[in-house]
Parts: sequence; structure tokens; C-alpha cells
Amino acid sequence: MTQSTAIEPVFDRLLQVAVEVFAEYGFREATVREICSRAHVNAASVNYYFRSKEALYSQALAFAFRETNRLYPQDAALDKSLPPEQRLAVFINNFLHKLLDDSQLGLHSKLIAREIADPTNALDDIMETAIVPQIALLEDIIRQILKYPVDNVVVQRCLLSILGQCLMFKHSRSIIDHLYPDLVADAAAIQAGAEHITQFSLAALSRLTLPKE
Amino acid sequence: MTQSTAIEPVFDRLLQVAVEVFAEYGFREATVREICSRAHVNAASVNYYFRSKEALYSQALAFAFRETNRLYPQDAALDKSLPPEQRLAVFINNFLHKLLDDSQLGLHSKLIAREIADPTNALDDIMETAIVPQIALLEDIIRQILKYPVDNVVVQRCLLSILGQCLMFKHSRSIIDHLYPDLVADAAAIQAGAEHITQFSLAALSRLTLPKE
DNA sequence: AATAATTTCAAACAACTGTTTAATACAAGC
DNA sequence: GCTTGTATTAAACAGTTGTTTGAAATTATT
Repeated sequence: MTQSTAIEPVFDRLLQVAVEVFAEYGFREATVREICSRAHVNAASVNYYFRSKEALYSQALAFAFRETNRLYPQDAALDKSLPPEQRLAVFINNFLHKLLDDSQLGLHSKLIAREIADPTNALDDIMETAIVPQIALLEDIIRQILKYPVDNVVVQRCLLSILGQCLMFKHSRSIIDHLYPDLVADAAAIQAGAEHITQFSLAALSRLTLPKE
Repeated sequence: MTQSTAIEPVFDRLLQVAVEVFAEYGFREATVREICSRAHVNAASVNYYFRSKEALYSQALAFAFRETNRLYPQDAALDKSLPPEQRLAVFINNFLHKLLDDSQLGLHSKLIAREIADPTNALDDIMETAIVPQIALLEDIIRQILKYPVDNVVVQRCLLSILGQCLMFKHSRSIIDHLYPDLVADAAAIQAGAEHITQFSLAALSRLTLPKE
């Protein structure tokens, strides 16, 4: 009897290839035959090891989340002894690299971005375990930067402002590549992008702390 | 008697229904039969009036762009006699309403957002006519706000920061609905969101004008 | 080595896809 | 009337999809 945690070559190969293909084509356009072909296994293997294409997708999505958080842990951002401005810088830099990594990890985040932009039933399972904690972390950092107690809604809107700047690079990549191809050319460009978002956001946050007229 | 009937020609009905269905399901998952069924026409009509499903999609996408720009023209943002801060406020407010409109227009922008997040061949045609002018407008506004001549890259990054905050509401709607459902509840919430993004961005821009290191 | 359990495989299945076809309905013009 | 061009229709087509099947190959257990 096979469990989901069992270590089997074919099982693992299918999972990894599934992330690739689902990221490239999306759930519907990706075909079981393509996945099996790339994994060099018979076309019936998906239904043998996983129950169905949908179950494979669900597991591939969970796998992608696990991998991104394993390879880019948010340790430094979690360290509450650091000044919150620095924690924000680390968070953004980490997050952006996670999104734009050219290696296999880029595929992970591509799959995740697809799921967020066009959710399937699998998103609900992921939301609580993988997304909410990240959001809570960023919320905590923002609240510390704002210092003075502010309305929850203000914190939430600032969070969306920061997150939106980062996700822009993933969700609207087609536009960026067309308009400003140099902006995401290499690792240095990503670093520079992260620094800009950090500066932009810190500048905005520091202004919001001042009482307005 | 056929002339006095209020129903629109088959061609127009197909185009409108196509926007609906493509926005709801995406290009691949949307079926010709579903579109024809909702339009109450025979399944062969798509190939009769349009050449193919792909050609229908291309025309539906162009139609969606035309509609959004017709119903939410950027007149005020174009008015160079206004102070740039006010033009930015108008631009963002306009853009956000365009994205989050609950009416038929919401479908238009949903279709567009799909295309941007997961481009097909149809995007290239749209890019020059519909997207580039909007970008150029926003670039112009930002450059005026920054006052002092700055590197093009700085302007570009600020533009992406602002655009990203807006598009967040469209591309990551699933997350927002899950975490902060009240933030996009009604027209007032959208207005408040636009005001936040404007304040957030103006605060950041005014800080960036100061010489740093 | 013999038996049992598991894994692999080619083939078939049933449902669905976009598209084509060929017959029909219908209007306008002569 | 008839002809002509357009519009609509049901049916069929050809291809792809996820999934199932049942036999063969492989591995594990005794």
C-alpha cells in the first residue's frame, strides 16, 4: 500500500514533472500524457500512483509551496530582535527572489501564481497552511514600522500595497518583459527591484505615521 | 417583424457572450458550445461569423479593451493643466474602478487580466494600441511629480509600484477575498482603496525626490 | 523455487473538443 | 412563380482528453 509520504522514484518523478508541466500550461491545458512522457513512465501511472489528474495537481501545488518555503526560509524576517525596517527589507528581498528565481524554484512560484490568479478547489487547503502565516508575518512587520496604533484596515491596505508591488513582477511579467525587459534581466536587477520596493514602501509608511492635515 | 425585435444581431450577441465565457473560464476551458448555448445560437455559428474560436477570442479581447476605455476614459488624467498629484489620483481611481466594477465591465477587465497573466498570441496586437498609451500617461504623471530629472529606471520602477498596487486587487482577488473580504465589498470600499494607493504612492514619491546617499 | 503482491504496459474506452458538411429555411430581386 | 445569396440547423468528423482494463513483467515473501 502506498502512502503519500512513501519514497518511490516514479512517484517523486511524477510530482516534480507535474510541477513543471502544470506551471507551464496550467491545470487544464496540461495533459497527463505530457507529464508521463516527460517522466518516462506509462500514461496510466498518474491514475495508479495518484487517484486522478486533479489529485496530482493538488499534491504538486502543496509540494511547490513546501519547496519555496524550504529553499527560501523567512528566518531573518522572523527575528523580532532586528529593527522592523530591516525585517521588511529581508522579507521583500526574499519574496522577490522566491518569485523570480530562474531555477526550478521559478516554476514553483509560477504554479503558485497561477493558482492564485485562477483558483481551483486546491487553493483552500493551501491558504491556511502556507499563505496566512506569510501574511501574518508581514502584518506584524508593518505594524511595528507604523509604531503608533493604527486601524487594522490601514495595516491591511499597506500590506496589499507592498505585496502588490512584489506580485506585479509575477502576474504582469508579460507587460514588464515587453516594456522594460532590462528590469528583470538578472539577479542584480532582482536585487535592485527589491531595494526599490523596500525604499518606496518605507518612504510611504514613514509618511503615513505622521498625522495628516 | 424581425426588424422590430429587440434582440441584437447574432454577431454582436456572440461577441458579448464570448467576453463573459472567456472571462469566466479562460480561453482553453471555455467551449464554443457553451458560448453558443448562452447566445441561443447553433454551435456552428462561431465558425460561420468568426473564422475560428481563436479569432473570436481575439475579437472579444479587443472588444473588452474598447469597452473599458469607452466607459472609463482617462480625460481628467490627460489634462496637463491640472497638478500632477491630482492627475495621479484620478488615474488610480479610474483604473481601480475599471478593474473592480461589478457590472459587465468587471468581466471585461477580468478577461484582460487573464490575458496579461497568461498571454496568448492575441496580446501582441493589444499591447501597442491599448496598454502602451496608458503606461505612457502614467509615466508622464510620475515624471512631473518627481520634478527633478531622474533616471528612467527610477520612473519605471515607481510606475510598476503604483500599477502593482492596483493590479493586486485583480490578480490576487482570491487572497484578498479570503483574508480581508470587507476591503472590496462595495463602491465606497473601492474609492477608499484608490485613496489609499494614491496617498501611499504620493508619500513614497515625495520622499524619493529628496536626495539620498 | 514457488507463490503472492506490486508495478508497468499497450490498448481500448467514453466523453468532449473545434470544426466541417450538407441539407434546409428564408429573405429579397427578377 | 423562380432564382440567388444568406442564415440556420442537426449531424457527423477527426482529434484529444482522463481514465480503465487486463495481461505481462517485476519484485517481495515464504
